[in-house]
Amino acid sequence: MALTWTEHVHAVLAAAGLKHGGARERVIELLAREPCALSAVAIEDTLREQGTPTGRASIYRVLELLIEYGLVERVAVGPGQAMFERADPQGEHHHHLLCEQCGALVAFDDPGLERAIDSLSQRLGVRVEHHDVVLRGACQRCD
Amino acid sequence: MALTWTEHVHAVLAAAGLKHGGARERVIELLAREPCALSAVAIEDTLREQGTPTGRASIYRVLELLIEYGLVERVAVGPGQAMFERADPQGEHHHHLLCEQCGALVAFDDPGLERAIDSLSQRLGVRVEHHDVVLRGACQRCD
DNA sequence: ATCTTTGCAAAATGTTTGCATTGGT
DNA sequence: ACCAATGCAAACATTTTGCAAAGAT
Repeated sequence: MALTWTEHVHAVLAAAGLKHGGARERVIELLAREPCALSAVAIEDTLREQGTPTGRASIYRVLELLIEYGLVERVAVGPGQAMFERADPQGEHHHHLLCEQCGALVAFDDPGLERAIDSLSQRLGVRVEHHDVVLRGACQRCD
Repeated sequence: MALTWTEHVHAVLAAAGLKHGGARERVIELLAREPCALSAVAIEDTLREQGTPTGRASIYRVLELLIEYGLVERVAVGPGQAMFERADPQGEHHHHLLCEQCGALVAFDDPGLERAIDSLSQRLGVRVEHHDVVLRGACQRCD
């Protein structure tokens, strides 16, 4: 991978002719250094704690924009709590195990799972753009 | 399958020493005849239209109770929109394709996918209780 | 009679929108 | 100068909770 995610994001947004201000930059930077999914509230809190408080609405708008351009993925882990993480430019992605005891979100990837979904989409005759796999159970520490 | 889902639900709740009133019965009946996932609002609307209006809070409480006993599954289709469907007593389950164009929720099952998740959970050394797979894309009609 | 279930209303939570101001180019 | 981006506050949608009344056993 020649480009980092951050560079890729900047390239895409610049190509779209968008200007870029502080809030957007802060959210992008935060997502860039975060390995796994974050909730919007967590993003807001982190930005405030790091001394750059940012409006909630701006955060949601930035996330929506990034999702629209395929730069961020939304992970639905439950009712009323969406989480967000950067999408790899190469299309690689991981999935999540939500530990029902400690609440930890553990990321993993699995080629077998991807293959299963690929052949499944062919069998069904549908075009699958995205897929979310959320496992719920006990993580290694809690089990 | 010797027992219908409805009978199974009644057996489990009776074994738990719970009484059962009208609202609960209505929600159970509705889920029993519904093949796929429904939102809480859809449940409320359907009950009202069929002449048995039922409090929103009761609907949520019934759903929460049924989930707790493993009788119903929650499908997270987005932020702030959960859908609910009955869980098969045998542990069989299906997953969903959410069509991004027409909004249809298409159910499917796939042994290959189940196998992939099984071997994955072994590889990771975690205990997986439930899993949600939500595909997003275009359904056959919209593609 | 007791204890659960129900329904209403209110609150909590998470997300979106309107609008005036700021800021990038 | 123009138009996008931001922040605030308010609107909005969904889900949860408190409490009194009704219902089940």
